[in-house]
Amino acid sequence: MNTNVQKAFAPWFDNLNQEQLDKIAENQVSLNYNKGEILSKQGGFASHIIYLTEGLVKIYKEHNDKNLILKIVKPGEFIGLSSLYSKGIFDYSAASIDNSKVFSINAEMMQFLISNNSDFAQKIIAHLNANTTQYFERIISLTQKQLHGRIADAILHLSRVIYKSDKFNMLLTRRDLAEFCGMSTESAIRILKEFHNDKIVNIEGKNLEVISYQLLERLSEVG
Amino acid sequence: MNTNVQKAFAPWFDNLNQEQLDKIAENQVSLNYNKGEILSKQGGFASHIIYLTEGLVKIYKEHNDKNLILKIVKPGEFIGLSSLYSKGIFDYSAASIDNSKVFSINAEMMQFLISNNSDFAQKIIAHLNANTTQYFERIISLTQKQLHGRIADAILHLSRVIYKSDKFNMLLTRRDLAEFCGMSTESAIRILKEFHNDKIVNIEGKNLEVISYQLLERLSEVG
DNA sequence: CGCGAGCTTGACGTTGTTCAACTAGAGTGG
DNA sequence: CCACTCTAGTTGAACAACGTCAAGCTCGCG
Repeated sequence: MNTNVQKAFAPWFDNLNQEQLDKIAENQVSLNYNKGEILSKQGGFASHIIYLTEGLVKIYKEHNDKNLILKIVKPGEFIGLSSLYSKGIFDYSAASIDNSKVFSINAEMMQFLISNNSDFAQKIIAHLNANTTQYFERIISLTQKQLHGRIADAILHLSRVIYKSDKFNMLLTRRDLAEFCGMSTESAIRILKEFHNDKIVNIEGKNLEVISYQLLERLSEVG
Repeated sequence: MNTNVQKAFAPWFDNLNQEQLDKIAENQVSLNYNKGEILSKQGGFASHIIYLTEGLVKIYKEHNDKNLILKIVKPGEFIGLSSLYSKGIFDYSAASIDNSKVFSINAEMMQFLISNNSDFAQKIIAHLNANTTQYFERIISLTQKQLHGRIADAILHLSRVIYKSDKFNMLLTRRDLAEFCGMSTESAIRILKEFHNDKIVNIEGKNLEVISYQLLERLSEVG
């Protein structure tokens, strides 16, 4: 197993023995995706689990020509874990929103690790549960809040979870942002402009700077 | 371990050895809840995992005086699994919508089983993933469909997944149904009445009979 | 230079919520 | 036994929130 792989997986695989590490090395492929390229398609075979090491990926559901972005995946996270032990079909699509590097691991390999290494299994469960908690928050945001609250949630998430900075290039198009917030592109644009005019954030193209976290949080709360 | 417990858990625990079974018996309590009683409260300590053996339970998020029912749990399912390996706080509430019987199991006990029995761990992962897939469907229903589609989804779910019959007493109040569909009580009532008038379902109080699955599916698809 | 994709804006219509009022049944206490 | 109250269910009308449509704009790329 080469050092890159070892480094990337470190937090996940530091309890594996040599036999297990060797087995991974044999069942893993490293891939690059350009911005805009599709990693996996809703309905396709989920024969592999993807581990993101660089870049940014959106996971989205396609429904009647409209997409909803379920999650934005950053390096260090898996894509397709939720298809493990299921019917083996992806129930969402994944596309790169920045040049990305991934390791693609055989699904059976993951199952092998889970059944042979209980530490690993526990980490996977913890990871799945953290995801679920995140999805619950998103369900609330998307169903109980109005446009302003949803955009505020999205900006807070991008700033705190994804880019970890108050100033960032969000990479997402307005349409992506709209699909992340479950609204029309036009609405997303309008709210973004309002936030800019009200000096809650500073926006220039895709560059975004948060001016007042306090106001964003307030908007997030009142819905 | 008494036979009731053994029978109830059978599909989950059939791979456990005697030591493990004994340990469960020591760390498990059987409880009854009346219709309307609360099993666990959002924000409370998630020290126990609940296994439902009889009745029906709603899992819901409270947000600014409004509730959203995330899931309706039927016998044979766990409540609170998603709090395992997390910060130990329930991120949702659970309330009985019919007289219910449960086994309450220590969370550490579950972790013990997961780390000592890989079959069990794999079943848990499979269960969590099945849940996640279900949540994705719900996110789409709640965010991409209009009122009619959402009510249609709810009725189809109740009929096929929960009660497994075309004729059932849904137990849910109109308000519950509305909270399950993320809409106002008034809207739920109006759509229900429309469906009744259009002979898609037959409704008398809480008794519901599906007349045309075809129409319901059509409504579900067009949104 | 022209073309398409992303972005922006305003006008308009629809969907769904809110509010207010009214009904019926179930429980409670005088 | 009869007010009284509480909750669930129901209905209509007014209103607000959002999506849709149409038009125009800019910028990068072939």
